[in-house]
Amino acid sequence: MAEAAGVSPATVSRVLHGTRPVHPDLRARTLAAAQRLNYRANRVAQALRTRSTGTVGMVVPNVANPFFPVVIQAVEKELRRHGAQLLLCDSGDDVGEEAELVRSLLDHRIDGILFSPCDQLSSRPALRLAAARVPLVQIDRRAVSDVAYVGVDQEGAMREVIEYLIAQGCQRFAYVSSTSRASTAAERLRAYRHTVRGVDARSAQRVYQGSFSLDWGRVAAKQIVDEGDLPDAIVCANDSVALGVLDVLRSQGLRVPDDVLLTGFDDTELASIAWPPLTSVHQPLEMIGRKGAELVLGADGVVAGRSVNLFKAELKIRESSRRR
Amino acid sequence: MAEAAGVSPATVSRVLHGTRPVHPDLRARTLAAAQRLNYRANRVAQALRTRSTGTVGMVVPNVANPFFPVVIQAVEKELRRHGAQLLLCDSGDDVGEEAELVRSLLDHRIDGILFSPCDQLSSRPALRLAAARVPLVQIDRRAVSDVAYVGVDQEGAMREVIEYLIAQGCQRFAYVSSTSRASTAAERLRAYRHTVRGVDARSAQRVYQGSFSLDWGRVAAKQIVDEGDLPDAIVCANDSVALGVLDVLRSQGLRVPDDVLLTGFDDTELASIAWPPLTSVHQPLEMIGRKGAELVLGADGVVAGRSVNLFKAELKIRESSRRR
DNA sequence: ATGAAAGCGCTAACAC
DNA sequence: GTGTTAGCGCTTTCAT
Repeated sequence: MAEAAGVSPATVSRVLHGTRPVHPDLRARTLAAAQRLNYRANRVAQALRTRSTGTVGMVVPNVANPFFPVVIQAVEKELRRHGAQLLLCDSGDDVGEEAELVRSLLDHRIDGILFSPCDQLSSRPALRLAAARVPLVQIDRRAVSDVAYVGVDQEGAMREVIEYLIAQGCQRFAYVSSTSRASTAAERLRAYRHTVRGVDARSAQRVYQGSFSLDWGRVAAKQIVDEGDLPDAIVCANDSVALGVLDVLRSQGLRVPDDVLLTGFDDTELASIAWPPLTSVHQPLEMIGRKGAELVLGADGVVAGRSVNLFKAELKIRESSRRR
Repeated sequence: MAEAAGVSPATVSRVLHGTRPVHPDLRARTLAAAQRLNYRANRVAQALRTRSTGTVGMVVPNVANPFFPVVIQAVEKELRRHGAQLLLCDSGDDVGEEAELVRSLLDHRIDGILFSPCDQLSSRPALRLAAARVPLVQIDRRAVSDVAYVGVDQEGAMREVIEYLIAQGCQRFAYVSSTSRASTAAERLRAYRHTVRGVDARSAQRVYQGSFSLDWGRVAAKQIVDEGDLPDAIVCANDSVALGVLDVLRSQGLRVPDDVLLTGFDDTELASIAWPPLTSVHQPLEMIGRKGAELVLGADGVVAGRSVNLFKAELKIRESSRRR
């Protein structure tokens, strides 16, 4: 390429990057040659030299969780706006895999990492390792407090759910969640317990923990029904669980919201499609993704470290929790 | 690293890769040093030298379409099994963006591309460009016939849907789809027309094309209802559309399946959650993703070019299409 | 079996 | 302004 244009490789680089002024003639000659040869710089070589690959890694616990694709989409879009590519990894909610993935990403010399740690405790070593080497932003879930984070205020959102239900006249609650050690699960549970305690101490203990799945929702619902002590409202830690619960309630002849109110969390597409439509907590997913990408690239002038970006979640009230 | 072990860099490389026999002593010394220094090879430098980055690009039209996350997950898993990383790109169903993404991936010297072309015609140039440089596998959607493909037999699946509905006694149909120029949309439509023609020529023309969204399903359903000529079955090109249709039918006091049968396509989580549960076409997403990854890596010994891998889709019959 | 040396394709000093 | 040169961190001849 350099010789095709009859100039030095250095000049080619300068022309293509505008790093330094170049004589118009040489410039033109270079550009012409680039055009003619359909020249495209080898980013691998660039990366080796400049120590910047133009790639950002992202580690999420489960790509198939409808929550993440939207965030991923926003991340990828924002990264591309800055000329960066997304290296996506799914940890399968496994701390070991997760650590492995982080190491692999570091080997690839990614310019930064968006990390959604699957365990608020055990994910720490991997998180520390990565944060020590590249800009890192925790997204949705978090494991340490002195590294940038972006997500919604989980506790605030769950508190809002309960307060709304109380305002609807509910006094006795049950909470269906997962045993997941993700920060989000922990925060939602804490808020549930804390808020519910004010109106009924026993409800604060009525917690069913399994997994974030339809099936667990079904199992938990059966258990609740079998106990023969239906609460006024069943609060779920996410939409899948809530829909599993709904399925069983329906097949047991119990009506939502007539016999029991029901709420989910995340406001995935499932929530609006369900019948009756499910009251849920809507998160600004695009905003979360975009902000995460911005932070990790240091694009907004703020260094990623330390900053905490809490967005407001919005309680989306639908039929499943409307007293009639 | 080389000097830390007191050996030549060449030896280090040979030990770490087992490329050639190395004296046990040196081997041990090298390994010890690697351990001690926590040495991890720089993949960028490796890539520059070996011309293989250990990354594979994937271009999909819309990450948020619930169809893709599962495929992506399977792809990523299989890639990792082979030590490769996934560079994920969302074309947003835009041919221009798509071409840009492909160029960018090539710049990054990915080892292969998994490509879901958004337009069976206009996506060709980008596809050709990429296929000329790296192993390429078309996934789910396709644009050319002489490059590897993996997906389900769309026409066969849609034919099965119609034949099943005919067996249920349906004679008059309407088809709700998208104007998308994706191969999948085209193939499903063709199969609809072809199969339906046998029982009612007019139904073959009764096609409503908008977008693959809930909203379009709603709009189309209103149109169908307003025409005051309800068919026996409304066949939808995907689940979202079908659920939009369902929503409107319900609010208009029409009952599924009592007044009209309804089918979707893709069997996303939405289908089983809907009320009534939606009959849909289930695709082996994990298998598609896994096979795509295998092919693009040349992992199964088969070169990617030319081979066509059609999987069988399975008609999932649920309440929305059961005559009672 | 091992080391020296070249070189992957680029950019950044450094000279002119 | 421009070219020459060194070197990013590896792997791979090529000698030995």
